[in-house]
Amino acid sequence: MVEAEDLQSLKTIALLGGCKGPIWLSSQSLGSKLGISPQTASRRLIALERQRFIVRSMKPDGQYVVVTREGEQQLRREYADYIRIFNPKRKQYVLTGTVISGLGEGRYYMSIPRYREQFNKHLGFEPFPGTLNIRLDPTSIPVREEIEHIEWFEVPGFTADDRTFGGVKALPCRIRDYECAIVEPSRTHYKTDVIEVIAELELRKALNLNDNDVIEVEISHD
Amino acid sequence: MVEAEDLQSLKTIALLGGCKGPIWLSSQSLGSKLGISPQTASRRLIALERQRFIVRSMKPDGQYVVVTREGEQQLRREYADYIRIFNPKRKQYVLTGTVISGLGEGRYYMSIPRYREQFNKHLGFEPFPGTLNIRLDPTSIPVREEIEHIEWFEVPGFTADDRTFGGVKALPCRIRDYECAIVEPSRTHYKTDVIEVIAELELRKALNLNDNDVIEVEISHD
DNA sequence: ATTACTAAAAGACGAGTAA
DNA sequence: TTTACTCGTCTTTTAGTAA
Repeated sequence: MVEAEDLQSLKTIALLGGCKGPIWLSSQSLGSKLGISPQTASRRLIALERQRFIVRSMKPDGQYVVVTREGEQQLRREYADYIRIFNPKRKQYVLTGTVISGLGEGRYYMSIPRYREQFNKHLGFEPFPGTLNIRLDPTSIPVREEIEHIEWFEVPGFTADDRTFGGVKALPCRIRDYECAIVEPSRTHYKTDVIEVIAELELRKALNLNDNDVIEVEISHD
Repeated sequence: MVEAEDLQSLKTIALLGGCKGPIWLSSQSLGSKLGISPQTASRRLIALERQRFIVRSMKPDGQYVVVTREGEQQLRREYADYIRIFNPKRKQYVLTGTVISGLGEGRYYMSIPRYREQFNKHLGFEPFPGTLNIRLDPTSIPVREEIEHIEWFEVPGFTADDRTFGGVKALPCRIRDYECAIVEPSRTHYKTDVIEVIAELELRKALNLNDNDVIEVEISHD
């Protein structure tokens, strides 16, 4: 959980344009905006930098500050909360695409028992050790980007047998009548038009799917 | 300026549905959501109540909490900030209405030098000691409510000559080619369909306006 | 189970200072 | 002017307790 004061500082930087590019900012200017002393403002900036929410480059007469992707994500989470408060219409997202073959990273994760246990805890079903890969239609790409910012379940990474396993996140969804979840690595969010879906059963068999079949994935989120 | 922690607590309550109606909430449940002790959560609730952002009704096994209009306004301000961050399209609001006569409260404020000085500082012009009153078209009422939540300049109240003068807020705007500002009292926001506009000159003369003339007020806000 | 007080511990704040 | 340290103070937090 990110500190409330840090979020406040981060938001202030973003309002100054810190998400779009580096902005000049002194401790004093930030401090006066926030009603705190330059010392405290300096401490806040250091804290934000430690959490990798901002990157700074010091100059003799101040510093240039830019919000990182991680910082922006944090702000977007907050933004999503406010949207939930004021736009309580239960929003329904639909992704469309075609079934494809191919080993995604998700399949690998699902082969590891520890991840399956964790997903069981969050999703309410122990997933089948494999994923259904779907290549999204171009029209679904913006939708995918949008759902990137709503609330995913997070399965933290861990170390075992001298190997590190990265964090994975999952978003509950539905394909026809089956409860499923979209899974992807937490960290590296390289843009791709492929999603990987898990379910209790092997979806390919349960839904009698073949490559190139058109399919709809529904996500409901309030 | 509202405390960052208080805002965080208020947001959490709102997410639980506290804007829509009373919700059951114990100090412990709020505390665990926020990662703080029940004691601190209790203090936060007391603080929010003192600031009139929530109203509570105590029950033996917890309390019912609801967010007040004032609290919701606070949250909306925050929401507006995030919209500014992520939807940087420079938004243009237009209010339409007709010129009317009549002493508004704004006119009274503009007769007091101290307010004029303060406005000068914020707006960049010393306003004419009078206001142009405009009765908004019904279609502009929702727009007016929307701009209520964006950033106004605040001129704090003060006491002089054994008399208290309330706070006033102002929103820069434009009428034709004149830089102006909408003014209204900070506190009491009774809904009304009349706005009062100040400018450096007497707008009525400068624009050659008469009662019932139709007029447009533009507000640009990014 | 609650709320909310008191008091001790922890942490944050800003003045002063050096670079 | 900056940043960012130390240090004394003050605030906030939590544990303990009563109602």
